[in-house]
Amino acid sequence: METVAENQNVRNAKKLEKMFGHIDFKHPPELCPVRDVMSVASDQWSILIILWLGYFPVLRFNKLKKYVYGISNKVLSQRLKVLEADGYISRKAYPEVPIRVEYRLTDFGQTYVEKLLELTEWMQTNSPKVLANREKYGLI
Amino acid sequence: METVAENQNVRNAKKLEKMFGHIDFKHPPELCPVRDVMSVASDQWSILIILWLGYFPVLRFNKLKKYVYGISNKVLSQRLKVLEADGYISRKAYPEVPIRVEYRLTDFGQTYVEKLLELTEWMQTNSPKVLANREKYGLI
DNA sequence: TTCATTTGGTTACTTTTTGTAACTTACTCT
DNA sequence: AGAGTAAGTTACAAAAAGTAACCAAATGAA
Repeated sequence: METVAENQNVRNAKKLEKMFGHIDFKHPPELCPVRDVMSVASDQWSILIILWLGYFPVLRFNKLKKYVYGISNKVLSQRLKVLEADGYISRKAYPEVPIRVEYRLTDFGQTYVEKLLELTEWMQTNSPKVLANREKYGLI
Repeated sequence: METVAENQNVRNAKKLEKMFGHIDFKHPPELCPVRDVMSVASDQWSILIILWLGYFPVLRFNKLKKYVYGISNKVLSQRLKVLEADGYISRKAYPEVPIRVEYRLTDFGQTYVEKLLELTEWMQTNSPKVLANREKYGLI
């Protein structure tokens, strides 16, 4: 791959290499764990599920469905499975009738929700700019 | 909506309210700018496009396509449009033949790429854990 | 002159992913 | 006997994404 130094001035290139050089989003997905892992963790439904489980330490399926407004049973169930497989959340089923299932963040999930919260705060702060821009763009 | 204090012990609830209370991911999408804006900005292709434009300050369509490995013309073109509409990137076309088009981050996009870089570093650090977990889960 | 090449897309068509809504299981309560 | 309940699953429809061919308009080569 061509380096940034070939396209930009050298001073800037050094800074960019320091910021980006060690991060591995630069490979095809099958060779790139970052892309692979991120595509699950930054999915829009995954984000909401994890945020809600950060807010309410324990949630059952139907509560999650209520809070993650708009999600379908099917997708919620799918996402919960992959989030569990990836280690963000845990699932505990109690063999009562009707069955009771509790979802919560793992310790690992807790570290992720902190990152997500930062991202979400950024979105909260900046969404007015984005909406204003979108509006303006629509008129052009 | 029910508050966290009704479900959890009060000490923890205060902390959670402080962290989450002011953030607005709790509404249906049509009422929730955060969900709306985030669904564009945290899309897997959007993330890669923005990261690459953080790394190479100027990129043309076909370079982007090469670097954002696996993206199709169609989706690249769509994403560039919405990212431009939302104010993250700018598009400048030079009426040469064949046409030359330059994409770069806006100042606003620059502030976002910094957030994304943090997220990406987290993914880089933690992807081994996720992959290991996934492996283990597969056996169960 | 005719033909291939170039960039930044678009278009038509196929495949995959999502959304919708009805259904299931197994036990309890009326 | 029939209704209700929690946590899903299933079949079918709709939307999104992937694929690959195509386009314009000029340049350079044959």
